[in-house]
Amino acid sequence: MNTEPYLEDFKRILKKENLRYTSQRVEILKEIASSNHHLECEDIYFSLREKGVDASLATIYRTMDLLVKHQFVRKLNIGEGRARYENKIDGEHHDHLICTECGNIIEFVENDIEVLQEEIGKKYGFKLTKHIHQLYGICEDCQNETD
Amino acid sequence: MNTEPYLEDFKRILKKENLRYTSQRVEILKEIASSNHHLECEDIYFSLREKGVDASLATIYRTMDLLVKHQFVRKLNIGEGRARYENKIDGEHHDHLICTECGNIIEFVENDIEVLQEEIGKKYGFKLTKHIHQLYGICEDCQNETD
DNA sequence: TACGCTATTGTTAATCATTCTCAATAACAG
DNA sequence: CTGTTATTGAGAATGATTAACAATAGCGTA
Repeated sequence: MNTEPYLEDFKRILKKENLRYTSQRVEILKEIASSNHHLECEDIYFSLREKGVDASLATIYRTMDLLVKHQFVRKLNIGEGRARYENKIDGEHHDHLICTECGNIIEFVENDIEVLQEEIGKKYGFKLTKHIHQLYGICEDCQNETD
Repeated sequence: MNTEPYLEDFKRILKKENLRYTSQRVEILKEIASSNHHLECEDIYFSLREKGVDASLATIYRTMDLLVKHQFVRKLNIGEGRARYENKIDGEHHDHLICTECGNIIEFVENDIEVLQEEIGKKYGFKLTKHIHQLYGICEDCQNETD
């Protein structure tokens, strides 16, 4: 995936807000942009480290906040542990189906639900900004593992 | 609200699992059952305290786990702070619409969404156990407060 | 290109909800 | 009433995330 355009966007946004285009921020965005997984800050920390890029965990947390704020990533609070972040740069909006046995995450798209959500917002006079929609259950594989 | 029947259920379940029907557990369930709010463990802790009932925070956390497990309450992870719990004893299933400005929580019921969720579960071969569906936005009042 | 201002970083400590440990206590079966 | 064992309370521990702050590095300007 060509991350150049996103880096350009990022640069422009940072400049507009009088923030700096640092090497750490660039590396973190590249790491996110080139992944299709649901990454934790620690994942990013160690991935970068393996590539010889040093960025502290604190910086990664700080940068993720920035990227969430500017819509480059979406923060997922799945389960209890660490937060996960997903690349929001391309691809259509989706929600998540999570297996509570094996932890596998499936992304689903259901436009009808999106429409209904909008209607609910309208009904109660809300200007919707985001939503969390996670279905939890046991996946086919785990159901079959009757041990 | 008459909490007796729920206490009886609770007692039966505890006995079945070789657990004990303690005064703390009873008081905590009564507190939850007689409230229609979304309570944090701390809320329960202080409410009981005001009534002269002592139960430690640790016990409340432990009891909430038990009540979640046996379907007396639903645990809501709204926002970042403490978990909230709602009485699941009576009333129909609903999800939540949350104002990110004032923190107000509105409960909504949308059966069409429930149906679509089931279909998604079926489509991916999941046996669904629970879901989290939270819409975030700005409520009418907060939109009008243009200061 | 060098300079100076100030945002950013890394390190470390702090926070804060929640869980764990463990000795003392209380439920409950017999 | 007694013995067994689940439960409790107090406080320590955990673990993710954030804050504080001195050192550093972007970046606009001369």
